[in-house]
Amino acid sequence: MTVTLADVAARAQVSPATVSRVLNGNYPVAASTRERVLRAVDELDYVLNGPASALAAATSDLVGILVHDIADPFFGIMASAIQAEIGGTGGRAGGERLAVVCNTGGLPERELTYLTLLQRQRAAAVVLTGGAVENAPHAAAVATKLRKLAEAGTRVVLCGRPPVVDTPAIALAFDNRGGARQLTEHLLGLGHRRLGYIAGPEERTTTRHRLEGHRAALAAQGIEDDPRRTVHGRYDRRSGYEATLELLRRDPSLTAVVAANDSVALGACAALRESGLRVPDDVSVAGFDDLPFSVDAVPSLTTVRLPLAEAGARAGRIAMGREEAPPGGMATVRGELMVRGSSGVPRR
Amino acid sequence: MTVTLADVAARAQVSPATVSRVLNGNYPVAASTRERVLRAVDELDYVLNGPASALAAATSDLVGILVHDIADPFFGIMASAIQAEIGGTGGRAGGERLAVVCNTGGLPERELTYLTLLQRQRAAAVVLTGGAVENAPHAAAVATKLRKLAEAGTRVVLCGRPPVVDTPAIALAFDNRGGARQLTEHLLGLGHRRLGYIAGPEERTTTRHRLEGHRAALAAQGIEDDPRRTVHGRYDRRSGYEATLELLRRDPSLTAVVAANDSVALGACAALRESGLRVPDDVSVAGFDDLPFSVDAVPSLTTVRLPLAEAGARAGRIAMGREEAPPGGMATVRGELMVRGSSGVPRR
DNA sequence: CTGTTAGCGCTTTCAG
DNA sequence: CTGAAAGCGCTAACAG
Repeated sequence: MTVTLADVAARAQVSPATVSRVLNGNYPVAASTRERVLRAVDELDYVLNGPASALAAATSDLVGILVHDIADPFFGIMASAIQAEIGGTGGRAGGERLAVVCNTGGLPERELTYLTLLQRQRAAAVVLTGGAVENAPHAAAVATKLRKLAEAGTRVVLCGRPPVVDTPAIALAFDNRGGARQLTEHLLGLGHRRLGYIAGPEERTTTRHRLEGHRAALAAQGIEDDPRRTVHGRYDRRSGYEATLELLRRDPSLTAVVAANDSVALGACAALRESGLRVPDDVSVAGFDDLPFSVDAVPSLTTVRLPLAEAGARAGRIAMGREEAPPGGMATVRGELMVRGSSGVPRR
Repeated sequence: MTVTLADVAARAQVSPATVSRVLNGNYPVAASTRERVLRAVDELDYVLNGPASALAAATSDLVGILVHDIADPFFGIMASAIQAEIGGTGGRAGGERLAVVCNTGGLPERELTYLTLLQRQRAAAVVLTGGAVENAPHAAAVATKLRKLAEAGTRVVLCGRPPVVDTPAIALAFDNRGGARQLTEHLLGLGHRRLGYIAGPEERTTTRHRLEGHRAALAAQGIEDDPRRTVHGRYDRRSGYEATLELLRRDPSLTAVVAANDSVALGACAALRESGLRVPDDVSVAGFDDLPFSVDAVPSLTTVRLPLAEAGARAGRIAMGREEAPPGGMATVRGELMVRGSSGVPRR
């Protein structure tokens, strides 16, 4: 019924082994033979059987990409960049490798489940994007899983995620702490002294690092860290909206709001506007990530640009073994402060 | 070296077949036996070999999702919804199915390549999202490919894409024409008579349908369709920015700009603003899709909301055979006009 | 409810 | 440079 490699071999009058060799192009084959085989493939409209091939070769053309939420451009941009690099030449059987995108929702169990599923598929590589959940048992479970994947020959790369100790995983970590610190320093430099901070979910490395950077900047100025000026939420607009209302309730004299990311910052802007406050005249707002829409906000958002596409591309190349891993198995990717319209000197 | 199903069988003192049965849960097995097997799986830390399983069963747990650009929330939202539906219960070997997201960049060749790759993987289903390229040879090639996939047992679903004739593909098409017409009617109702239109790339169904809807509304009002009022571009912000400048150059007296989608509309707003024109006081702007950021723009965008997540979820369910296909193998998904701040009565 | 028996379609030594 | 042969690890009849 379905055409197999043996059919192609018969038609081209060669052995199955030879067909396999021309298809994989990883072995010398006479040009004339190759041509004959290729013609047979064409005439028969043959399509290689991926699972069979993966079984025999003990590795597949699949690359797993774990993201918290693919609908969020933060992850979409990285996924897109990774995907662009893993395709193309190289790889077995005709080049292209397929990206398996897994939405974990940031949930530990789902992360582990997907990792197991990818292990089951004998994925050629796995790239984990975004911050990690900070929870000892889970972190240990992930580390164990990554180790097993690596043992089975799967390359493991972390993109925008801190290194995992005792693991062969290559890490490209974002300098969230440094970026956040710079951002808050910018606001302090403008003269702000009463700043609210909308943090991401607790128990997440990204959340913690950004918050630490913010506090470090405050501390350097000798500003006391009032816990009432920090609110935790999710990494979305809605959360920013609600958190801002709460911060305003706690202290109506705030002159700046620093958000966990750009989406949150947009929510903050909306809440301020609806509270009758102007941005930045009454209250300055700052985001993080510099997603594409941030420059279009009115006023445009002051934020920290993270080179998501570049980092993703690099992660993809490393995952494919097309770029050397950084020394020590880890590299820090810095952000860049983007000063724009949403931040200004405090009123009075 | 690696643990196989046979090892588990030996340890649990049952046959390999029995182990397979408890793992797939698709066959009656005595509770005590199942427990013994599960314990062995656990003790041995066994992970099923996906390729081997797919080879033997002649079907895999992979579901392909073709998108133009995963970094674009329009596709990210659909992909996310599809993915949420294909996971979970059902499926062979423990439930979860994996989403293989393929970025086609809207390029015909890549679309075909990915379809072949998915065919190679014996994907359980394939969902094609977004508009199709209108090009006879390519359309025919895609139709042929879809037919072959279906013959091989792969379920094919189109989400936000018009039906493909002579194909078993189930289609969930967006009513782009109707939505665009409503949108332009809204503007005409406000009194606008000189409207510019920024269309998407040529040779795309989405582009054509939206443009047709726009023109139908114009025609119904007896407004002549001046070709100089239409500019083609890409579906991104940059394109909207440039196209708006061009439209303004051609006719500085425009009172409204209708954009191919929200991103383009945002670019249009930026161009107008920089040209010293206020939105909507001087020029009204309208988008399409109602992506999450659109409500946050200032002014918020008048647009047509497409139920992307709902459509994606439905497509995912149909792809999994968990929801009946619509009668005739196709359904039209309507958009909803969202009148917001970016549209108003024309000046004077 | 469980075991036996064939493969699924390909890759890869090992010879030649 | 090419062929022969031995599996890769699992599933699915078919018996029992």
